[in-house]
Amino acid sequence: MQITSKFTVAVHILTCIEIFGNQRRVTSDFLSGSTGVNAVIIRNVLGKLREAGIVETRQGSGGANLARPLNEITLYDVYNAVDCIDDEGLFHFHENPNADCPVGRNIHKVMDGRLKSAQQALENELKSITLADVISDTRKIIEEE
Amino acid sequence: MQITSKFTVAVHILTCIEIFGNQRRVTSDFLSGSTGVNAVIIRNVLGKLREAGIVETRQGSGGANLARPLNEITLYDVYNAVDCIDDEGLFHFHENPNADCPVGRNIHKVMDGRLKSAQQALENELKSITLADVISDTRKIIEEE
DNA sequence: TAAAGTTGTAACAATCAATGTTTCAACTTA
DNA sequence: TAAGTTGAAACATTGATTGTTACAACTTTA
Repeated sequence: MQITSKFTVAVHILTCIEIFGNQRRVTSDFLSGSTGVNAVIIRNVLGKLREAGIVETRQGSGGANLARPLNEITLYDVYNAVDCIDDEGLFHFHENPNADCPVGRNIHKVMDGRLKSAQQALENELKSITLADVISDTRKIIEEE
Repeated sequence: MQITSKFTVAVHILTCIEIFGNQRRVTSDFLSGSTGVNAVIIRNVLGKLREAGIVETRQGSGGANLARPLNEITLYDVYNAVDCIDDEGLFHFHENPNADCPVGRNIHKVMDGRLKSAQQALENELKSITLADVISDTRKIIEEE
């Protein structure tokens, strides 16, 4: 199993908006070209980012821009915006443990907190990284090319 | 997306083996009853745990037992044994970023390390928890019932 | 006002992973 | 030899992911 590529696509999109936004209109078609991902998927991802207050888009005239400063957008914000993980949590628990068994009726009590801790460790790491970090590295690499 | 329930099933199985192993033979049929999961799936999971050196099983006579001490089996060992995450890693990267675009040809360099860090944060948390912890809690709860 | 380009969204298709099911050979013990 | 079990293959079902087609609504410009 893997976390949906909408996450890396979203980071790619946001990087493009920052890097190219001052030179050209960044449309879903342009982003489709840069990511290699279907333009409709791009528009879906942009829609999620817009709902989360991360980007602004313009119907008709086209193009997207960031809605807040780079250092105020964490990878967790992006991960959250594109619904990488559903409400059930990162770990899929088997759904019918047997309540007649001492282990079956208690396994949730024993495991739920620990599974949540593990998920939070992942998410805390994502919270510690901002788009400013990602784009600063990107600019450095591009300049060195 | 969610991590396969084979992980929580495996923890459930191992808990049953420890809790019931001294009173009765713990067969795939018994484990199917306790977990609510198909006995063939149980046998698949037991097979993975056996390959990883976590349990021993007996063909013919039936039953499974732990192959090493509880405090030497971490949740990470279990997670790893049942192949929760494939070789590509936890995050699915979009597969065709455009090498003709400065962002497209560098996005992997910028993101791969950070994605790996996030995955490792999750895995480190799982490494910090052993089956001894899980089963100690389980026994406590059962006694209090 | 008409044309061109774009977003937003719905509906559907294709592919793949997760889980369940059936079946049976090989094995162990009684 | 009979009964119960594991190991494993083959297949079915379901749901999620990604891609595709289509089109109404919108904005800008000519």
